[in-house]
Amino acid sequence: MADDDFTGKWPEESDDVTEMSEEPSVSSILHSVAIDDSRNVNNSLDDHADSNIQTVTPGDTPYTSAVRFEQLSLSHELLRGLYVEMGFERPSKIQSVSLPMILTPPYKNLIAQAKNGSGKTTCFVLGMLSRVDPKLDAPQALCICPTRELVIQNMEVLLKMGKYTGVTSEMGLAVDKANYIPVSKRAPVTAQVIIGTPGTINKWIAAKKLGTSNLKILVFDEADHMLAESGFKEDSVRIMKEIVKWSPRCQVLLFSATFNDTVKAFVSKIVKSLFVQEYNQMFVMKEELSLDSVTQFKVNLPNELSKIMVIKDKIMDLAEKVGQTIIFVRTKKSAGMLHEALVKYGYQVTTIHGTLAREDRDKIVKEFREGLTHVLISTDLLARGFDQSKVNLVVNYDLPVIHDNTSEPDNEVYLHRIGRAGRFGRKGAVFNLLCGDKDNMIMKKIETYFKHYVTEVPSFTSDEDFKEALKKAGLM
DNA sequence: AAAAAAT
Repeated sequence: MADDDFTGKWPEESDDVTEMSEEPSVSSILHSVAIDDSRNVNNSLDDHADSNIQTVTPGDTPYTSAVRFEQLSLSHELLRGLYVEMGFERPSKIQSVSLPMILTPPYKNLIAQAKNGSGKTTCFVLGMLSRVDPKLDAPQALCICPTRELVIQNMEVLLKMGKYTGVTSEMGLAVDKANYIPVSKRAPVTAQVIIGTPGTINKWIAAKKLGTSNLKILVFDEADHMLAESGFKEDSVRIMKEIVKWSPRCQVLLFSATFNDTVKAFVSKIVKSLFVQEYNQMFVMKEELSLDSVTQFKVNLPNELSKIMVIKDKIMDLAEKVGQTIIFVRTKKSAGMLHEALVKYGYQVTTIHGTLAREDRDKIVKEFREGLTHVLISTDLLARGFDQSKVNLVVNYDLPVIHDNTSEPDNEVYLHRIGRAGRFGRKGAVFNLLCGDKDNMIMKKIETYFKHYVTEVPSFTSDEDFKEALKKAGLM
């Protein structure tokens, strides 16, 4: 990493910045975040992951970035969790900026963007744990996530970090048929932290099983998706309205790696209109969102069939040598087809998508996490947030496109997918399989959007070319 | 198109 990544370089005050702050500009303070350049910190979070973070804070609450966790007045038990269980030594850059904003009264809301693999989860989990009153046996912190897999993953982080705190927690997930009990029969939730999917959380609230009057902090993980995507949006807004009714001062945290300008404006408006508290913002320019540690490639192919051939003849062998691989496909159907084809050729792959039984989904993820499987085919179910450090190869079997206009790329999903590789600054590679002019056009648009050129693998039939690519990515 | 939810 070049040194100037650490200088807190301040981008020109762009339209982006002023557009975002809907507060009168006089009261908006634009902070450049200058962090003490402690290069020799052995933090498991990589400090170069968020080089330029811009923050907008309305009003006059001053925030000083935290260089050490001790500055955040955390409980001894929580500090122990951070040091002993998580292995942290000092706050990563995103933590040092966001944690003071989260933990300083009057507990303003926060819209926070940070790169993939930079440790957003640890930020909001720490926020939830530190704001819970251990003496009160009632729901005080609630976290909403788009998928079952993300709920489970976030809960694992919470349990680890909160190991010594005695804070109680529960997952709000649909249970499989075998263990089904009607909501009305279920006992009221007394756990202090709840992490769940929107459907189940709404159901619990509607059935008066989840009280919202003691909630101090509400987190939306993958917030751009949760608040802007139809289906999720309605559920999320319903949850917020219910909470604001009983806890109008509840702090709202919105976290994601992506907030495009439209969504950013929309999301700010919702938070502003529903909650009394002002909000702080933290964001990264889109040109800076591509991870330096992940090298992207494109492979041009003559027809759809050759995609399977490339996976079979090139990717599968290389994947085995390199680490773990996720192959993203657009539909469940093509997931199944690719799966069948590879199995027929004698390869070991597993496939995950939303229509599988919940227990199967859990099992497939578990096996992948344990390293029992090396190649996982997935729909966009796992595009966001899935954190498996051994994944260093991502294949876009299909490019991510907008659903009602398939000639337009879904830039956000693209970024999330490639972010499954290169967790916390690790090296990674991405192969985009392109077939025809349309794919090339979409790829070009993605490159333009992020202002990031993607190298072409010269020949899809050449073993050497693929090896060369992985060498270039630092994987061989 | 995919995701979440349960009937």
